[in-house]
Amino acid sequence: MQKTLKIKHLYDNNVLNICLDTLEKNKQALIFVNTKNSAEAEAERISRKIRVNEKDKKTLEELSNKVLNTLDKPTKQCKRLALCVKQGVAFHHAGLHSAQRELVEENFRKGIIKIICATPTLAYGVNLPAFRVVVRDLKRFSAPRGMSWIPVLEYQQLCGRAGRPDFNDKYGEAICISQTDSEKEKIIENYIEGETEEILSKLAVEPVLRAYVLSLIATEYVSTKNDLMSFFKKTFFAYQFGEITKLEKIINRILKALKEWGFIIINKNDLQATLLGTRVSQLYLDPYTAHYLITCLKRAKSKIIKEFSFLQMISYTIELRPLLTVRVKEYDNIEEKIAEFQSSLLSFEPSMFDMDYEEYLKSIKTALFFYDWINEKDEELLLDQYNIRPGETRVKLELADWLLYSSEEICKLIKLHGLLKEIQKLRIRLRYGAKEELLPLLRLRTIGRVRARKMYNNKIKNLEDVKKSDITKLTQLIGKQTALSVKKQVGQEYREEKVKVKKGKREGQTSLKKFEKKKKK
DNA sequence: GGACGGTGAAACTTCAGGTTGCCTC
DNA sequence: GAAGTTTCACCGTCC
Repeated sequence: MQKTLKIKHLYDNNVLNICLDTLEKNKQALIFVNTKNSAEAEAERISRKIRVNEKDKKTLEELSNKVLNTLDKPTKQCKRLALCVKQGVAFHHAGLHSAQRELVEENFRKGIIKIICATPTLAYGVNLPAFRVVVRDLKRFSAPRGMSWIPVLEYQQLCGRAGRPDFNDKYGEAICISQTDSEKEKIIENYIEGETEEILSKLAVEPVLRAYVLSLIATEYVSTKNDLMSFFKKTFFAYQFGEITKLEKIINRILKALKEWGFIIINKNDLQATLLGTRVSQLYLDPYTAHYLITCLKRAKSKIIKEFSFLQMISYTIELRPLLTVRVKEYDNIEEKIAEFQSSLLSFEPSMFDMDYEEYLKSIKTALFFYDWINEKDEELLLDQYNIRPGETRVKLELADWLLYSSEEICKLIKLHGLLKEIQKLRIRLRYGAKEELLPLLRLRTIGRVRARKMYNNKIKNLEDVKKSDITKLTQLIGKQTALSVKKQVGQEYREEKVKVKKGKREGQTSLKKFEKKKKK
């Protein structure tokens, strides 16, 4: 149902006007925008114009401090979010640290945070309704075509967040922002009165189809080519695809590749997965990626293996895309790095004129990011140098771990046991973001990169040192409970009451004041 | 005269999200 | 294609 609302035109920014109107009504709003940067910038703009009422001030200030200090050292992003939260506004996207994301969601539900500017994450992952939903951007950048309209289905998903029945909202309001009159007409026609588009089968993407074919064979769900074809004929994909002969051609091409890569054996009409093929399928790897990893790992013999070898190897897979982008300024630096690591790189360098060269440079940069992470560079530096936010770091690290685990499993099957130790070490270092020297300490429960580093710098470098160390000193470094637990793990039990706690200086938390100066009027 | 800060226009960058594996306790 | 960020010249203020 369309409706006319009267909203005071206080500023040139309509989103801001709507927000102020919403607050006047004592309600909450979600603003959907198309990029992470926009979410942050819009939240900042709104927060500058909001007056917080006295009774919320203290709560918001406390919350703001919590947000600021979720990481060891606040990044630019933390500071930005903290400043917004102080005014009851927040931004929300996948780059946020999970703890901060939870804080934002929880406090919006409680009604403490009034406005959230978000990317579509919020509409999909979590159930966080609001009285008003403002869809600021209905266009989004997509690779080859530039800006294009988002699907109607997505628009409905966004607007579906409007209205909180549990808060006795009898209705919700969803508002789209248009720049021009013609855009307004288009929005009404396409989205408000338009129909949702057809749902497309995901099988249509070749890597998915490839993985699917292998898994059907590996699980012995099909054992002949005829089985395979009759299976696909029954799928939604085939129904959409229409022509069966064309589909058959694609599947034949996939079978041929799988055979060449040693993942299946084709005997006349019979299909059977090899041991390697079965494992690849279990690991959920795209067979193409698996083949690429095998080729790289086999080359390892003739190379000088370093951490960077494996990091670059996994960075050049489809699974890790999108990779970090290389700026014009960085070209020289990245090419220097290629030269520096030349004798260690496991993947083939494409020619400079190859379409893939750009992607190759990106893989080097992504590998450098991982490399900095395992050398204990903090989130702030990663954000500055690689433009990668804490939340995104986590996603990339998880993917990297999965690919390295898969490489490990492949090494076992193709008898490259010599590489296992290096990969396993690397996985631990990636998980913690720590240098090799901390590995012995990281084996202890409740010890991560921060505590391990503290201990190491105080000459407690391995389990033997932990045994020898004085419990009082250890307590001062990592706290009483942790110290006791660590001692217990190396076989020394202490009675809790016997441990003295010296009152040392607690490391101060960062305050917002310093950053507030920067805040514009 | 120089350090500093604010301002605004031009130049330059960048562009949503997230599922899979297996546990060492 | 467009929003956001960075950069840089310019100007005023203060010491």
